[in-house]
Amino acid sequence: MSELSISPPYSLFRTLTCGQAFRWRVDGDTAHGVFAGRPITLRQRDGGIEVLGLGGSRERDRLFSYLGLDQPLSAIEQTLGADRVLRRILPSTTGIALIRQDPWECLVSFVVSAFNNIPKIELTLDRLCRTFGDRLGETAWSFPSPDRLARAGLFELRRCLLGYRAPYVRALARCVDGGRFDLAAPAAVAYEEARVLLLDLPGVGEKVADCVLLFAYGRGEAFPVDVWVKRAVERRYFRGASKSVRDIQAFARGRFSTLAGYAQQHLYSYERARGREVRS
DNA sequence: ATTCAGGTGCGAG
DNA sequence: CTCGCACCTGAA
Repeated sequence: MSELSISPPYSLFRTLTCGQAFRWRVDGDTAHGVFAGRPITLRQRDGGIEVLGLGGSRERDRLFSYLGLDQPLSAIEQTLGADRVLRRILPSTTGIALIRQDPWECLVSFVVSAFNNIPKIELTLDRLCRTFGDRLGETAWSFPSPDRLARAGLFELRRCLLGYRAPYVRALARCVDGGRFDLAAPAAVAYEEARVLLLDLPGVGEKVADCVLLFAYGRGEAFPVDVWVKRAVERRYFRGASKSVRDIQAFARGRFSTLAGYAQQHLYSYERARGREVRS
């Protein structure tokens, strides 16, 4: 067992349950998942995060980065608090870090997320891993490689509840596997250019591209606009007036600059939590 | 039974 | 370029 040191206001629970990644099973302060090819368990304690099941210090460092523990959250939230809307929201969303996940898994995850709901996205990704990934433990599988999904049959893919997205996922895998798309390329260029590269992929539109840029490539300027964020921005910044996705992105980048991604996470989390309350 | 989900790709105007 | 529409499928 090893321990990663953290500083306030970091929250493992909020970071892993705010919809950036879909394969962690979180229960209170404990999370089970797969990292670096191993099933691991994380538990947030007073001054740190206990890690069970991880290999050496190299993997430890990678996990530190993956979980966003290198981000100065306190300072970031203090800056965001200058915004009157976020200042009111932050008390109930504080502690969310942006995770730095594997681009391939992130890409597939958000292509699957299109016009879908979160429980089914999780179910689909789990089935994809069980069907095409390598077994790593009793109930743990690796995320399937581009090569493996490139060779998958559409029938098998559909059995993972991919529905009409099955051809997109396979085409995406073939782009990566065949070398037509280099997963390292977006990391080497500016945000706008990286976005254009991603938009060329099948099943990847503006929203998915921004999610991948934010959650895998660490581009804080990205501001993914989904129905929840659109609703939140319209309601809280434009008195309920309807705005185009373009306008909302322009507004967010102008207002939050390289912290737009954090702003998005807080707005998204708050709006969803509020939406669930209203329904019940 | 109907409706709703973290949008995207498509054809039309 | 913007706009409207269809879309797998399970869960409420």
